[in-house]
Amino acid sequence: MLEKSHKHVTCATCSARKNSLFGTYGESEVMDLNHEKMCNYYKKNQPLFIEGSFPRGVFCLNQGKVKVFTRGDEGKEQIIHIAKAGDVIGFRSMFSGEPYKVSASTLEESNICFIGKDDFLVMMDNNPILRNGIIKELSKELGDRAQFITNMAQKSVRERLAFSLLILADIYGEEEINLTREDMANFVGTATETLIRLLKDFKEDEIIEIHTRKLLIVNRDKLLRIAGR
Amino acid sequence: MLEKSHKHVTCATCSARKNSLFGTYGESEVMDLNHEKMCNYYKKNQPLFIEGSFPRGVFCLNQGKVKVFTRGDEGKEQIIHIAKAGDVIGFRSMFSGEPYKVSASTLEESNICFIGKDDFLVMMDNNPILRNGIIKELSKELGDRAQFITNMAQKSVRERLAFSLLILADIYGEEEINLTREDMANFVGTATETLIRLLKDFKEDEIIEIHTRKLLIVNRDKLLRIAGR
DNA sequence: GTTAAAACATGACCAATATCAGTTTTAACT
DNA sequence: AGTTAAAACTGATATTGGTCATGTTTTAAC
Repeated sequence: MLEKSHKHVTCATCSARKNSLFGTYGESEVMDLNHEKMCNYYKKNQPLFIEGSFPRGVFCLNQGKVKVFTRGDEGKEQIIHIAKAGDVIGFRSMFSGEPYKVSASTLEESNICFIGKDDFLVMMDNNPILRNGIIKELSKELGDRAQFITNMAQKSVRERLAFSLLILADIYGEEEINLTREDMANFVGTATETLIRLLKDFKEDEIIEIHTRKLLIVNRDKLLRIAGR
Repeated sequence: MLEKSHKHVTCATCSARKNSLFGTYGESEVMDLNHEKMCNYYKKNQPLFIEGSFPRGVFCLNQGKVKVFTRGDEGKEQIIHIAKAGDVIGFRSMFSGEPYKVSASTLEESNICFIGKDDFLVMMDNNPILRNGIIKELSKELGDRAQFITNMAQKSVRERLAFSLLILADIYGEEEINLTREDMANFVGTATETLIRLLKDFKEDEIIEIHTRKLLIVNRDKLLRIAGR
């Protein structure tokens, strides 16, 4: 269970900060950042922002996981990205001037800080390192999404699942992968039933272990082979 | 036929510049830009850069069209984007520090200018408007690609074709859409044969006119309805 | 602890679309 | 202009993966 008060989260001691956009911050910058941010506890399945609305700031994950997704015509979610501790999300549409093209909500209970739009933009103006970090981040994601598109267009569901599991393993690190079958299907881009059947196959092939909701990869090499490059 | 010499292309008179990243440039900035750029004539199907290599600068399209694509495991192209006059391409991986994740080559004969990496980065450092324009551009594309992914995952080929034709109509403007069936299929994300059959359907439904290679949209509303939101 | 609601799982079926194997048309090159 | 290669097109067939229907297990709420 997470600490429900936000009072204990300070940027100076935030372990997620090290590998975040603010990882290079010096002492005084961290103090400023800490002063500007507001931290909140979110329970599972709480929205951070919703497609179509306008951004008021950015979110910085101290702890927890967040799915970033769009909804297709029939309301089905397509998960574009899963953010973990240290990730900063929601800045894209702040720059493009458009409303959010994606929604975001927590996948588990999380501590998430919020930095107001104006504060964030001022920080960006004054800090070339932050600015370049953001440009780099945007560029990197753009490249990832080109591959995502190609995978969707050309790989089979089985291949995409293998690919997705490898990505999820990175995101979950030491922890077991913990997603509902529906969320996983919406990440892979398939029907829930198909996903379940394929997971069963992978389990029988001793590629993964399934512990009810949680999932462990036991043969990464096989997954790599199935996923293709 | 295009003018084959690059000598006649200068940034000051470049009509494509107005709605490019350099659209807001003042007189002296345009002179600098003109001094730094090198213009070249490309014939059809000439590569600008290739996936896996490292960027040496950016390309600015004076005239022509360029496809930006990745190759899947079996070498099949997936077209991610089609650039037109005024578009600047190839800057993504310059910022991310990674090799190109995509390739680019001309779809028709084109005049394309090149600006070296160092020159471009200096320009960015000195020009907040250019910088913000780039950040905006990266952000906008990131949003577009989220939708692209969702379309791939959830729309039928027929719906995606309708969607793609609307995008192509924007890119080609007054001109007729002029792509090989294979390129169009690689943009929609389907087999060439399937694309051909669907084009035939659309033609019979009087949604498009086909003039051998070239293609004209005659009922935009129907396309909108098929494409979904 | 009980109960209701999600989430998970499985089977049967079928539609969409890929693949393969051609033929015809168009464009490019000498 | 004639030749050749590439592109466009067509038909037959195979198959992936989505949908629907239904049952079971797990989780969450009271």
